[in-house]
Amino acid sequence: MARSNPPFMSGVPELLLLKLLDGREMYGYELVKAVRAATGEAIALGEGVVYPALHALERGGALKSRRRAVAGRTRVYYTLTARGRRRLAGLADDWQRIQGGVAAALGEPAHV
Amino acid sequence: MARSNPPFMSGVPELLLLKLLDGREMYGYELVKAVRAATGEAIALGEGVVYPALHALERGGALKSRRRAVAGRTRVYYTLTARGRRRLAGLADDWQRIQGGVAAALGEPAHV
DNA sequence: CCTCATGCCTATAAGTTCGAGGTATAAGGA
DNA sequence: TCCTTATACCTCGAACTTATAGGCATGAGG
Repeated sequence: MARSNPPFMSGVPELLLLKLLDGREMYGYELVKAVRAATGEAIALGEGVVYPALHALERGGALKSRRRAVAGRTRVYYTLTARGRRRLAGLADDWQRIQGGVAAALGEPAHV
Repeated sequence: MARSNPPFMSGVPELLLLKLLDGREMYGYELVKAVRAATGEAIALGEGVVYPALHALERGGALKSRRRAVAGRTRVYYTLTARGRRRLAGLADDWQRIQGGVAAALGEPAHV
């Protein structure tokens, strides 16, 4: 089961998380819902995707975190680092390139 | 090192190959160059991607092949089956959904 | 009291892309 | 003649990342 390479999702979680965190500081559980909202319900990432991704991003130096206790609960807030912003810019470029390429290919009518 | 999950490429080879073959019968080596051309040089698939993908697609019943000798060389031509057309339609839908979601997320300005 | 929402986390599976490498023929230039 | 390039097919192993399912704990609401 564990469908692993769902079409077109590689790199997307990382891009979305970086993009959202570029706007403001957020915590994991919040990001799960923010992704849904920001993509117009088109993309939903489970917690099992978001948390590991955040950890990997932090390990890679793209994010830094701080724990904050709010209303009796502990939240881990993440912010973009300078490296994270560069990473975001690079990924966004990659996305534009791939997206443009696919659009060009799909645009050409079939059955010619 | 075989960078394996390059951002945003999962599912793309399959989509592109199906789309190109929806237009006309083609062979592997030809598809390698057709992908470059159709995507405006934005996406280049190596033979090590194209051939296995074609084989998998044929195993899955999306393509059927026939060998043809042309100019002293043997070419394996592929055509879409009805199942392949359905597969293409489904993948194209997935692509539109993901693409739309990412566009929505990227569209919202950062640093708000 | 029980359920749901919040909030964090891990482990395992899955499988796909990529680069490198291998074979063979034909054509063209030096 | 020899050598390089283009054509044309193929396989293999590594790397990487997502997804599902599960587990833990607290607070609020019915």
